[in-house]
Amino acid sequence: MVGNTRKKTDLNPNNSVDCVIFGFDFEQIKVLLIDRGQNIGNSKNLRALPGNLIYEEEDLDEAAYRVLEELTGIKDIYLEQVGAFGNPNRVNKESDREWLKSIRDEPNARVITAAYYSLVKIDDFVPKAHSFAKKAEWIPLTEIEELAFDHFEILQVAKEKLKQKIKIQPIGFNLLPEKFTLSQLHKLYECILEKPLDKRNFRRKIQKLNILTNLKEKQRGVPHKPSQLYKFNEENYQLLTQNGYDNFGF
Amino acid sequence: MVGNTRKKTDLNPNNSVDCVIFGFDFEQIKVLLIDRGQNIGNSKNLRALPGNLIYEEEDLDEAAYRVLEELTGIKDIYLEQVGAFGNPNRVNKESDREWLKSIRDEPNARVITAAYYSLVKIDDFVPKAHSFAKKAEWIPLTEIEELAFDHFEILQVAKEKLKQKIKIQPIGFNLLPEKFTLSQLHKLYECILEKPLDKRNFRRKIQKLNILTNLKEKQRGVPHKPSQLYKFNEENYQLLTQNGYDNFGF
DNA sequence: ATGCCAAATTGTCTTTTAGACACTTTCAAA
DNA sequence: TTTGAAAGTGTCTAAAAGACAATTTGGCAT
Repeated sequence: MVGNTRKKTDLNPNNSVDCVIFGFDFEQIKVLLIDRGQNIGNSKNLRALPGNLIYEEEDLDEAAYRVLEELTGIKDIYLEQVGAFGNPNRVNKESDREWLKSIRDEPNARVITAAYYSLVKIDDFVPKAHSFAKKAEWIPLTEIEELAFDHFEILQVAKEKLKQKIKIQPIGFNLLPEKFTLSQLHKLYECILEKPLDKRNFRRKIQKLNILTNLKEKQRGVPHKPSQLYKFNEENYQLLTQNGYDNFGF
Repeated sequence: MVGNTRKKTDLNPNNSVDCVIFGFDFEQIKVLLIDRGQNIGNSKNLRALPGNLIYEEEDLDEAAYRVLEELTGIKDIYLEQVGAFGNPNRVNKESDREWLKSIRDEPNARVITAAYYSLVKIDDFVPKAHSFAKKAEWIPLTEIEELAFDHFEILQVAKEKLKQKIKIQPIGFNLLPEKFTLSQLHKLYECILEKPLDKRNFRRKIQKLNILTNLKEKQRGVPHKPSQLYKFNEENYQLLTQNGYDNFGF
């Protein structure tokens, strides 16, 4: 072995994982970002996706779960790979270089990252600061305009992948609580697909799929007609898809 | 910089690209594989995807184009990323370890690979041996059962991505010559989607899309009714999709 | 008790698309 | 001229998508 003296339990200074964590507050899609708490010089304090180096002996998926838990406390969530990002210039902002100097042993190493996106029930997770993430916050997707490194680009790709994925698999339920209303589901699809959907047509289609269980239970305490509550019916979903059905799009 | 003395023009021993190159011979889908020409001990001589380490200062997409050209002579082709593959056990076959010893400076380094798939016009490319690829051959997709490293897994994912992609973008034309017949296009869709498609329904839909130009020219020398030749109409495709149309599925 | 507000809920008609299905045409070669 | 082999073509039915508006129900304010 030439020039590489890493042990299996060492960090791999050249490879990281970064996660786009999507949440939904019944109004809009939000993304969990970390605040690096920089107050150095006049470089911007850009937010970043949670992410970190992987270990020398660690599968990428494992690393994604681990890093997420370390940085945000989130575990047992839906994760999907977005892809590999390795532009050699992905670290070209002054603020990024400064920050790496403060947290990495080899701040100048060229890093290739495997990006993931995940869908979480926003209420299951109250952002807490962990490790080098001084703060973790839910930021509305529509308000994000600039991020550290190439994270904004990763976010765009993740968003697009989510949009495509939801057309062939009903993964949106991962963003909703156990019990939800049809209006909430409707709004969720509108937010992800970024276009308005006719209420009646949406309801007709989703009900026809037969993947929702009506809980015979109503919303309480709302100042208007209370809505029926539903839950996702995993068994019926399996039945539906075992013959190749994959049209969940709108 | 600690523990990393690589220059910018060095190879990055920890990151590679691998390419699944699909071709179509009007009968079936084929994949371009390289033969490592191993005759060592009794380890199997498994074929591999073309791939190699990337340079320290090189974008992943660039690296994919470069490696492909170096190993196979192919350039200017359609490339799409499949994802990052980094199972620490991806090199666990004896034959793979032996081979790496013969071509790499750091044969034991843990390597994470960015996989790509590409679509090429099979006749534009006559396989030649380049570099460490002793032979390069087109192998029918259906006959591939085992590959070096984790390349079989990569192939499966690539195949699935292609299947999904062709439903929302007519990338299949990259697999056909400039001039082609509707029957050839029909067969291509059947091969990629792995299911039979009704001839009349297929023709009706593809013609309605209006992305084919009838060349007013017929096949010659075939022992049966000669077919009309068509070419892909890029301009009409742009017009069609600029309003968000993405239903190219069957 | 009454009225009001806000969101939930529901159905029909039209257009488009998907799916099933079989015979005729055209060329080359025997 | 016959034959083989693939090209080419149309109709009917069923399902899905898309457009569209009135009624219901609870909480809350008066």
